Amino acid sequence: MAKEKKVEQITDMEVDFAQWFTDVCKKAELIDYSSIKGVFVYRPYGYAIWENMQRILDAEFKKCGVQNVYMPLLIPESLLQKEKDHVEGFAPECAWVTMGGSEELEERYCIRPTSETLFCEHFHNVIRSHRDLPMCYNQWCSVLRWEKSSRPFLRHREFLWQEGHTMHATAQEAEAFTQRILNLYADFCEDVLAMPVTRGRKTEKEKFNGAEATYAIECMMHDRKALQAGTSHYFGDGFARAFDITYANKENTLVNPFQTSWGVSTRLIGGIIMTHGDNNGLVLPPKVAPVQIVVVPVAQHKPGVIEGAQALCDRLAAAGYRVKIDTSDNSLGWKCAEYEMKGVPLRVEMGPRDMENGQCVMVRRDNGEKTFVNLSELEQKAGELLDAVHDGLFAKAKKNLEEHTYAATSLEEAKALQEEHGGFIKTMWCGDLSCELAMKEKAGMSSRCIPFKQEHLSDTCACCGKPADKMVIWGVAY
RNA sequence: CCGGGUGUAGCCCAGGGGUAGGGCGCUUGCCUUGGGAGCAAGAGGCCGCGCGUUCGAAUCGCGCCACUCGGACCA
Repeated sequence: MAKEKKVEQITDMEVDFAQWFTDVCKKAELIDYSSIKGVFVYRPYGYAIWENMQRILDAEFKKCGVQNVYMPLLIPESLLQKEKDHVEGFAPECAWVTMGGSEELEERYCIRPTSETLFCEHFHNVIRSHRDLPMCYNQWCSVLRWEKSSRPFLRHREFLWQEGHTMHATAQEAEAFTQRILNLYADFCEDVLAMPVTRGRKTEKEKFNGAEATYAIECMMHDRKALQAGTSHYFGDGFARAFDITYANKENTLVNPFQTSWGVSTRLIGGIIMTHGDNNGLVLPPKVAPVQIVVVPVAQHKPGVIEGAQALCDRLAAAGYRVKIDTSDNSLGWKCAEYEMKGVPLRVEMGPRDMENGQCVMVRRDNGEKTFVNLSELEQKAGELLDAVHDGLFAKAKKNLEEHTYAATSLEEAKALQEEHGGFIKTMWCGDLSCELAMKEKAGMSSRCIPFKQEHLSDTCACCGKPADKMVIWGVAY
């Protein structure tokens, strides 16, 4: 079937990818701009995607023994300053509250850019015994970072996220928990969002301020730029020492616990858009789509059609699908284009001919494939096709990732590959910061991660030629 | 934060010191429905905000704000 352009309002991604992205965010009614730069309104359709992510992730966190809490919005400056690396990292983008009513405050309060310090203060107060550990908390909230440039979903000044903070008796347990969460994130991206990820460790330069180790999942967008989709940090006992968090172990000695923190944000929605979207608009992975199936009556003025379509809708809803029916006066073409633009994974058409034949037509959003479905197997086929859409999206994204990951043995080669193809360039690296800076300076790429799945590409660092045993993935990042 | 572009109806845009324009959308009615139909009537505006210049500013000047593209920064 010919794939002609149906929605003129959306710029083709080949013409201008950034404009395409903005068009999709606005036309699919995910987001609206507010009067403050970088601060966005999440519209119902966009927020519903986040709610679905929250529901699924929250259940997974709880399987790991995590409890939800809610911390204050404001951080006193003195509290923020207790961990030196941490404050250095965040101070440049903090927003401050300096007035209470008409009175100047004695101490200014930072609006949380992240809540490590608040959690640490609380952990200091409540952790007493080894019996209190592990203590695994999470909060769903928004944070504020005064970014200089902003884009919907990808970089907000205020954004929604979850931040998990856990305390453990041993370094091994904390380190294992850090990786467990990273894998949870990776599985979520792949199995729920149909976004293939690369798992790895961040370099010293790229790791979280105050962490001993930062692990991340990196995704490749349609324009072959990299998106950091989630991070999980191992803190050792650094914060515990800085905040004097201690507990009495079994030998009745006061010792510091070991800590983790981890988060994903509404940036994942940006990832979905740029991983699965096409020139007709958004394409949503079925497991988080606010509407999984839209029922469209065809020639709905003819007797019985609306009733027939409504019956389909009712059956699908009863089977547990998120389904909606559109009986508005808009033309069939309008409805098809509208739900394509909004990324609804499956469209079910019901018209007079279908009524006669005891069937309906199911159309996949990812590839436009139409299937005639006998009404006796409606629910089953809907499920199969939604699964097929998920698998189709994942396969397409995986292909993009694999086809645009290249190996290089020199900086020049890496630069040439990036300029010609974009994507991920993997090279060996000696571990020196100067080489990382050189790659940024000369090839415009930052290190994305040191993948867990290492390969031996050569014996020497692509930048300086010294012996190297680590493989790094480089890319242009959002 | 630096450089380029843009702000006029919900959206896209024309105009250019003297009564505010078009297309799409919206409302109402008729008609129509297997890929954004058609006809008719209607509603909708401090021309981004502020300060200047002027008899008079949407239009000229200055400042600010926002959006956008590129760069720097990005926990």
